[in-house]
Amino acid sequence: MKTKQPFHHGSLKQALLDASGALLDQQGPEGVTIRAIAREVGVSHAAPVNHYKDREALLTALATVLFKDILASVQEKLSDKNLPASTRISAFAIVLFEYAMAYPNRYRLLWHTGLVNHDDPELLDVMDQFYNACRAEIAGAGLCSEQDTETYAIALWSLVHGYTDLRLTGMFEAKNDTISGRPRLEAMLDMFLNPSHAKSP
Amino acid sequence: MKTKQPFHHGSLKQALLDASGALLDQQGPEGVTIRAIAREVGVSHAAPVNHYKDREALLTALATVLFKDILASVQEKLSDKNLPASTRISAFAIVLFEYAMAYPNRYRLLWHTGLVNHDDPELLDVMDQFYNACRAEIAGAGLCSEQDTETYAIALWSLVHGYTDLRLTGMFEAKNDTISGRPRLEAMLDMFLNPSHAKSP
DNA sequence: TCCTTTAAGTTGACGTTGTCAATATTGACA
DNA sequence: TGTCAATATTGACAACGTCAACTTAAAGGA
Repeated sequence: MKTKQPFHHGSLKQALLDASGALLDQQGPEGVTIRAIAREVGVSHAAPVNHYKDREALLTALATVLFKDILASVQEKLSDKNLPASTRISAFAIVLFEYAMAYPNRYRLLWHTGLVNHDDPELLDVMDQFYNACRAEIAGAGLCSEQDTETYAIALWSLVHGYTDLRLTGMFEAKNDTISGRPRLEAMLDMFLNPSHAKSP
Repeated sequence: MKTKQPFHHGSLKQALLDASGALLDQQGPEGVTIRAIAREVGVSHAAPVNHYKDREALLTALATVLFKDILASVQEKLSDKNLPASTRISAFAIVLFEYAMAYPNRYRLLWHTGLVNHDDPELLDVMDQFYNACRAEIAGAGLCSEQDTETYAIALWSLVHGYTDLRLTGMFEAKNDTISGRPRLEAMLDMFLNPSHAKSP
């Protein structure tokens, strides 16, 4: 048995992130504690401090990784250049929503002030990329006047984030949202992207 | 000095709620700990358990009170029967947003899964009242076909909640949301309630 | 090759938290 | 007056984040 645990892990920083992600999926944001992560990786409870200043720093790094995944997912979907404008725009909404439904705890972490530092430059950078890409897509589609694009983009993100968040807290699940989530989202997007919804028969 | 602290507080349950609200405003949801509340009220750290099963129960009760305040605020605004339909509808949005800006920590608590139990019947009841009132107002205005009212109402709540939440995390504050919050919200509501925004000059 | 430096991991401690069990106090009611 | 149930206190426990002191090992220069 020469395969004893080496004193130096070698890639603990990455291992910590991986374990954090797994813990997050299983137990939710509250379950992602420094000590639990350390246990998972098989390292002492104070080892993580060498790689992340504190719990918030670790969770912020994790959130950044997760949001990068979302961004990459959108970009991949948009790589098809033949998509109609409305499809390209709603891609931002669909990807975000589906991600949240597939990994509710990850989405929850992203917006968990108190665990994540939303002033972190790296995290801000990724979120800005997401927003700017969305904004650019809207501007390119000519859906509204140029001066309204900002409002339009903010409204789109707000709509999707709001619906997603309310849904994750179980707000519509029970009674009113009889149509399961995704179709409802698409109905809202349709209303939003196609203003001719008013007073339809 | 006959004014010694009586052993029985008399109205500890209410005092706990009051102290929780004050702590919430000052320190945010994480600062509202059982022990801190007990200290504030001047009672032993285990006293609250007689009135609330655990921390989650206490914070859920607090959230219920806060949401009742919001609902009452909306109802008061709607008591004027001469308001135009669009004003009545946007009242839900405005009140919610202004409340969140005035008391950010309270709004944060409302949606803080892990601290608040969103399956609590009393809390659900208040939220249902809020949603149903909003839905009724939309249905009455005839803004959309009857079968679309549900989607319309959910979209409105999602839009406002999403914008509010993103704004509280500081998302637009820095760069893009140069127009301060309230005007931006009104621009979005205008876009939402008045579909003629498409391709305006 | 040996010695030093330094990054990385461990151990043990401290203060804080939520919660529980055991105990004490009090007010109300018989 | 005596009893009981509600209410409050005390003390304990485990888990947490963080820090300081220590140990280990790897790397690099002499």
